[in-house]
Amino acid sequence: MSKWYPKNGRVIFHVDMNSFYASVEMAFDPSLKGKPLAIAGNPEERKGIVVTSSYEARKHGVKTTMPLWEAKRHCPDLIVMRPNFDRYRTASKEMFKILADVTEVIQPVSIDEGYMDITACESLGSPLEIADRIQERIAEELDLPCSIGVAPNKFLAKMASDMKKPMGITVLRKRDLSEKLWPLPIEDMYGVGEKTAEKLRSYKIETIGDLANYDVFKLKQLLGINGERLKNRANGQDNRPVDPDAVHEFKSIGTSTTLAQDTTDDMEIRQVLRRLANKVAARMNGKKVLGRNIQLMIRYHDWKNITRSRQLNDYIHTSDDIFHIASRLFDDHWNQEPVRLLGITAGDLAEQREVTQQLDIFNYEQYAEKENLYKTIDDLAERYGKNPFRNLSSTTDDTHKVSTSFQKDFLDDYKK
DNA sequence: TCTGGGGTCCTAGGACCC
DNA sequence: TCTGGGGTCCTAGGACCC
Repeated sequence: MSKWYPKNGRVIFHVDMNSFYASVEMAFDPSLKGKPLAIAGNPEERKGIVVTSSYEARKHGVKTTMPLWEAKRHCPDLIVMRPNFDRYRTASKEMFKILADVTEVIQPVSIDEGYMDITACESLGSPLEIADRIQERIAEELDLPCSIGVAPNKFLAKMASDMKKPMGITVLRKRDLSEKLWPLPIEDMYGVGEKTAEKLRSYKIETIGDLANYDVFKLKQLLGINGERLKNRANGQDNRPVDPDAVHEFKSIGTSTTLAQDTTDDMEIRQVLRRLANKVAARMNGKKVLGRNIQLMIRYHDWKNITRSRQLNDYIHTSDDIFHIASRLFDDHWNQEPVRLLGITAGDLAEQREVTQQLDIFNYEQYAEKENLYKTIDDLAERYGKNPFRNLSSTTDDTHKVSTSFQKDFLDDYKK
């Protein structure tokens, strides 16, 4: 077995579960094995699209996001199941536990895939031996198939895991690029979707190799900063680290729902918004975060989407607050046309305990008075050499917020 | 019988400040 | 009189991924 631990390079895995939801259902009920299976929503509620399908179904032309009626036309024997998300989450946790036996440097990117940095795992064997063991354990202990890409960075590992499915292990080194990566059509590249592929083709860029060798200035003109990045990736350059913390750093929490029928009924819309607000609030509380931005999304009958958002002075988290702001946004921006989908997303998130500390500072002046500390903003400015409140907005009760950068120093002092 | 739901990142314009 | 240039924040939309 070939040893491959470059002196000054990394060894990155991308582990990708194969048709995950369908495979979990097959592990749960082995009588489904070898049959064409699709996981899909309820067609009665206009949610009947294929989320995942087994390889047997794919052979008949069933594809992800295909409407169910079309999938059944391709594959009349198709077995259709509703998603059991709890089941998938459980399986996912077990899978990541197996990865965690190899290294702590794991970055989950979704329920069914993740990156690992095994550069420091030399004592555990060669990369191929490690990949083999992971794949074997996931297959034996969870009865689930996966593919693993082995490469010097995340982009190449991701492309590699896609090359052999199901149950593949693919090594993609820098020296393999011209043979293994460059011949692929441009739309197969991670980060190139329909629109970008269209633009690139208009420049006669048909393969990843064409992109790798194209003039960088022209690419930047065409695609902005992304043009340069894509070219670098096509040349096998990607220095993004595997970041185990990324998964905890949520930027937004949102939920949306397609209505069973388009509607203009105010009562119904209000009820839906209430439900969405409840769900967002529950998930925020579960993650112990507050939000300072609320965004409403409306999809109209003709699939035209609008988003309207409001940035707030204070962090919120209750269902009532979220509902009122979303409701207000709806009133201000709805064009009276039939609505197909509604969504609410909370953004500009912060952890509860950090904001609680910030709230303490609201009372700073009272506190300072009692303890006979620096009593005014000017006193603070003198002490810190600048006005610490310069970025602050005043709130309704005329107290003040302290900017985040300043917060830590100040709190340390405050606690003394 | 059209076309889900969860996210991230980027762009671009306008307001506002210095 | 008639005008710059940088920086940040906010808002809206779009591309992309699973």
